[in-house]
Order: sequence, then structure tokens, then C-alpha cells
Amino acid sequence: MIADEILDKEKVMGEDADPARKSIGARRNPESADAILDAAESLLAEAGYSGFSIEAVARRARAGKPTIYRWWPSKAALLLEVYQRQKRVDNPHTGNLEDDLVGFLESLFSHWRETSSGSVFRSLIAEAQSDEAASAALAEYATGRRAHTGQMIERAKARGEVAADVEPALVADLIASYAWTHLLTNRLAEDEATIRRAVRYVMRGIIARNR
Amino acid sequence: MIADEILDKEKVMGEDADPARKSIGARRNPESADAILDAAESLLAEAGYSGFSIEAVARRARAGKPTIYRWWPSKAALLLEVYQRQKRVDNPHTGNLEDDLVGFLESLFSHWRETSSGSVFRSLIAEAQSDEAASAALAEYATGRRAHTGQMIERAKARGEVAADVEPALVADLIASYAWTHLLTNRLAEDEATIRRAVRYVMRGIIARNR
DNA sequence: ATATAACGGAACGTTTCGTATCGATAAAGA
DNA sequence: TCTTTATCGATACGAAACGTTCCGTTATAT
Repeated sequence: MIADEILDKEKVMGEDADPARKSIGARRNPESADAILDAAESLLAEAGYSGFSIEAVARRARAGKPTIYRWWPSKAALLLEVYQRQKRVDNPHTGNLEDDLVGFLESLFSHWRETSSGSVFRSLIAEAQSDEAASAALAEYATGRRAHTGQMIERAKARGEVAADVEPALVADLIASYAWTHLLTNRLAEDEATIRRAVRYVMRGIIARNR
Repeated sequence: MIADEILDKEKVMGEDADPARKSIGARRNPESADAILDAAESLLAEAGYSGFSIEAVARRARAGKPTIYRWWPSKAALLLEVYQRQKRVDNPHTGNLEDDLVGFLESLFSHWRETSSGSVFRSLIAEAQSDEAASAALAEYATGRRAHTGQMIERAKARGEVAADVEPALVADLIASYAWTHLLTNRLAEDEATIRRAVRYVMRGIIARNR
């Protein structure tokens, strides 16, 4: 087919991850975009949300402000992509729900502590208070994340580890809330024992009695 | 005593709520201060954190910006006082812990929904991401609030309603986290049944078995 | 080789923060 | 009654950041 060559080139050059882009010729320079995202991420890691401004990002990335605004319509959009680019914490599956939940929270906390991810997420929450798009994106992400954790509980329920009348989504909500609040109040340094005790209260409430 | 008259006058005029004030002659005009706080609160109620700026507050309160900065050192400080001026939701005591917790969450949710309190609190959380003082104040408030809820659980424990090995502070943390997260993700409209189901999971985990 | 388009840099207008200066006003003391 | 003092609103200011527009350059695609 004739279009193949064009498609190939577009694939190589474009990395067009955003299907909402209108103009045909519009495509990012991957190097430039990466430098901008890297700069934004490192600024957030160093100074948190206070140090995050489009101009500071442009300075650090040696990019022009118009370049940033060409690809990201607002500060919130850039923040959002930095956030989405980060690696997800995946749910462990040890065969024991309590260990799964504790392991999940521990790796989430350490991920938030040891990378820029915590700062980015806190900034996104802050931005969501004054930006509608960020608020919607945050809500959507939170819903998806809860569903993911819910599946972890669903599997335990299938194993008979969890009582039949337990709603995994609600339990996942409790667990996720615990994590969020600790992030927002600078209490990520909890050790495993504390986390395990908190999880145990939830566990005792949902565990199958007839074992 | 000789000092009585002077003290009386200071009491009438000053309403010196801020002991950190340095200059002796410095005291707020209560009417002016109230107008400023009212303006800030109504702006937050109408447009949320987006509509909150010192200049907008000054315009609405028919006050000068320097007047605001004379009494509040920063945007965060004003936000904080608006927040602290709001009425607290007090913990019910029905003699049944589950009813207490559900009642507490319900009245907290409706208070956040139906007054400006929710907007103010969300704004405070946002501000805490870029202002150190707001962050410290938020952390302090959160600690105190958890302790308050913890006492509710402590009472139930004294009644024998809760297992002996339960740490009230940790359970209070779970409950408060649930509330915060729902505020931040625009999920305050939950009905009583949903809240009760969430609380029930916690309850089942902490309830005394030997009843 | 030429047209296209993204790029960095600079400048612009706007908004907001927080500060400084000014004259007016209202209350306290002599 | 007159003077002093402190607070008030108004206005202007510098600094910073947002988001936009223009320009000359560089790199890509045909």
C-alpha cells in the first residue's frame, strides 16, 4: 500500500501518543518533550509544588515557553503527563491478602518517598483544587486505581479468604484513603509494623469466619 | 487595682486574639476584620480555591490590601483563620459505636457539602502543598481531630464494645482518611447506607468477640 | 532544493503577590 | 477643645508567573 511508508515514518518520528491532536503535521520532537518532562519531574522532586512553574521548567529544559504551550495546554496538563509517565506500583500476589495489602502499601509508600512520585501526586491534588481538568483526571485515576486494588481483594474472595458479603470496591476505598491521607500529611515514614496493624483492622472485618 | 481600668479598655477595644502581635498599639478593628473574613469565606463558597485571592477579598470587603496584610502575614494565614472560625462538627454519643461513627461521618459530609467548610478545607489542603505554615497547621489540626475521634472509640472500648487490643488512634485514622479522600475526590454525596457499609467493615474488625 | 513545521529566544499584556506611601478619619489624652 | 496616635482606604510599585505573539533558525519531508 502507498500509505505504508508514510505511516512508518509517522510512527518513527511522531510517537503520537495523543490522539486528540488536530493538525496533521503536529507532532512532538521526542527529545524535546522528554527534556521538558524530565525538567518538570526533577523540579518537583527538588522543591515540590512550590518550585514548579512553566518558566522554571522551560529554563531547566533549555526550551522556550511556547514549545511547552504548544504541546500542553496548561500547567495542569503538563503536571498530569509527568504523573502518568511514572511507573505504577503493581499489586503483589502472595496468596495471602494481608501480605498483599501490606506489601502494596509498603511499596507505594516507599515509591512515593524515594522517587518524585509523591511530590508529583501531591502537586496534582493541589492543582485539582483550581483546575477542572486536573480534578477530572485525578478522579478518573483514583477510580481506576481503586478498581485495581479491588481485584486484589476479589481474588482473595475467590480463594475463600474473604467473606462473601464483602464489597471489594469499598474495602479498596478504605485502603487507598489511608495511603492518600498519609501522603498529604507527611506521614509516609511509617514502618511496616504500623502499616500492618492498620491493615489488620480492615482484615479482621472482612475475613471469612468459617475457616 | 490600678491596672483594672487599663485592662478593661484593652479588653473592650482589642479583642487581641493573636498573642504574637508585637506592637502594643496594634489591634484589629473587629468590624473590618470580620468583613474581610466574611468576604474570604463567601468567595471560597462561590468559586472555591480558584476565586480566592487577596485582591478579590479586598475588593469584596471594601478594604485595602495593606489592611489585610497588616493582620495576616500571608494568603495561607488568612485562609487558616477563615477555616478556624468555622464551627466544628462534634462527635455524637449514642452509646453505640457504629451509630456514633456513621453519625459523625454523615454530619461531617453534610457540613462540608452545605456550608463553605468543604471548600475552605480543600483550599487549605491545596495551600499546604506550597506553604510551609499551612502544611504545619494542617498537620496539627489533623492530629487533634484524630485524637478527638479516637476518644469516641476509647469510650466504646471502656464500655467493652471494642476489643481490648484495638488502638483507637489507628482506627480513627482510617475513619478520618475515608472522609478526607471523599472530600478531595468530590464524593461527598454518598448516602447513609454507603457510609454505614464502609463503617461496618471497620466495626467488624474491632468489635469485641465475647459479647 | 524547497516548503513545512517545530524550535529557542525575546518581548508583551495580564494577574497576583506582598510592600510602600499618602491623606483622611476616628478615638484617646491633656 | 485641641493634639496625638493608630487605623483606615486608595493608589502605586516591583517581582514573579501565566499564557500569547512574533521572529529568525534549524531540522525534516517531499
